[in-house]
Amino acid sequence: MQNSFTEENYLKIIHNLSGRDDLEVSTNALAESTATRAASVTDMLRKLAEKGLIHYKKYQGVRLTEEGQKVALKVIRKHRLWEVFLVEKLGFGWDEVHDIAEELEHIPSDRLVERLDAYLDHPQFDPHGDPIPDAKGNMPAPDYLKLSDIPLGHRALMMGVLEHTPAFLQHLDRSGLTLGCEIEIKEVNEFDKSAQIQINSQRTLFISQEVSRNVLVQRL
Amino acid sequence: MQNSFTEENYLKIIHNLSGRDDLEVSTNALAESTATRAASVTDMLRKLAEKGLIHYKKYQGVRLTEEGQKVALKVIRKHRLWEVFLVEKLGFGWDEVHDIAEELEHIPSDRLVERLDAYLDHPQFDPHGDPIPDAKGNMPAPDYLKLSDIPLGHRALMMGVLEHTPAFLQHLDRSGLTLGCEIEIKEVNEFDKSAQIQINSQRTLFISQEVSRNVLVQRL
DNA sequence: AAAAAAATTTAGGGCTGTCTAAAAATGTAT
DNA sequence: ATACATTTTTAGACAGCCCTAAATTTTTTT
Ligand SMILES: [Mn+2]
Ligand SMILES: [Mn+2]
Ligand SMILES: [Mn+2]
Ligand SMILES: [Mn+2]
Repeated sequence: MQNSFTEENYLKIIHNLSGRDDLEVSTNALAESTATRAASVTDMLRKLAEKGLIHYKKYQGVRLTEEGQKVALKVIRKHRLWEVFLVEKLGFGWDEVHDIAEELEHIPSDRLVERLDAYLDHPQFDPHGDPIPDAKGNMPAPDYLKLSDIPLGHRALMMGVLEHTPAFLQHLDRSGLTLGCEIEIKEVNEFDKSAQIQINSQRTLFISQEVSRNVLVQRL
Repeated sequence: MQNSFTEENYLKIIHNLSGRDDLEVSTNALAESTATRAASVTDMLRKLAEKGLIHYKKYQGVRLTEEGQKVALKVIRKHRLWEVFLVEKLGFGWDEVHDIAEELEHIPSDRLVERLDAYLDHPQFDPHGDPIPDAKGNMPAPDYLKLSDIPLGHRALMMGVLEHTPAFLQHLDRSGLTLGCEIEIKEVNEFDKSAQIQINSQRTLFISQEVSRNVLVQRL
């Protein structure tokens, strides 16, 4: 009674959409995220409920059960560990690894995951700054701020991103914004919230609000 | 028009069964290797023929087309590279890696394969001594002998195995028979072809014909 | 060259995961 | 409260890959 590739994807997506507060996830939201139609989602929800992986009442949205949560966190753990491997060991850019990890996350061996984790020195975060659940399914929930919420004149460390598209990540690369860099807000334009920032007390840079809302930081 | 997981497995198995001489492979042999029934094999053969990956005439057995050969060798390349990774980098035993590689071989990224190959320093052989095709699909066909064909008193280097089951590989481990070891035939019992051999000019060992027929060697 | 045996294909279905179209339930607005 | 809009579920179907049972073709034996 193994979970299929597709079932794992649904569970992972339900986890991501329900957020830290474990909100109900709607059929339409799942249809959007899985790139399928609402009718297909309903079929799958029935099956996942049957297997005890989600709480599902018709027309009421879904939440993961304890068991479903465990499966989702295992998939997320594998995804993020493989991303670390691809970047740290194989030299991929952080903009290239998501789609490959999307496949690798479904390779089933527990022994493989644990050895990979050890080989990578038990990393806490993936290349995008997302936390990696441990083998027991514990995942820290760091409370980062959006760069757009840092007040003028203050400094912060870049810790992650909200947007994971290659286009956005490549844009950050070209701007010199990488995980761990120190950012100081030098100027904010009121009418469009674009900003001038200084990176590592050196180069200064103009960024749009679109960028500053998708960069996660920790105040200094 | 990507090939499915299942299609790739059929192509790889057809390649392995047709051997160096590219012999025709029978429906029953495929049913056996894929652990399915002959009727299911026929369905798949029709589809693979449709896609131009095999030559198939009803009741005549199958052979790979040029295109099918290319796909099969890519899958074999990935399988064997992942096996090297699992043994060399993650510390798995050669008896543990086959099933995991059976999954990893279907991960599709070409860039991933080439980077993995480079990371492993372009290995020529997998942990079982099987040759790894290069990126263009060229695979050397080493002409090893079975240990059972080495005459009394002669020496040989262990280069590979014919049998890949965990049970057999673990038996070799317990016997101290590893790739690269030097073997001298000290004595052969006529009635059951069991033999006494000496490993690396040190320890001597009794082995059954079952073992000596499944160990590949190169004469010294 | 039949007849018998073995191998292979065809017929008819099942299960998974998807779809479109239609029906039902829920939410919103007057 | 009723009508309209939106969301969700049901109905019916299809492609991929598998199955058993029956028919057909090839191979082997007599
Ligand atoms: Mn990712
Ligand atoms: Mn990530
Ligand atoms: Mn193998
Ligand atoms: Mn191997």
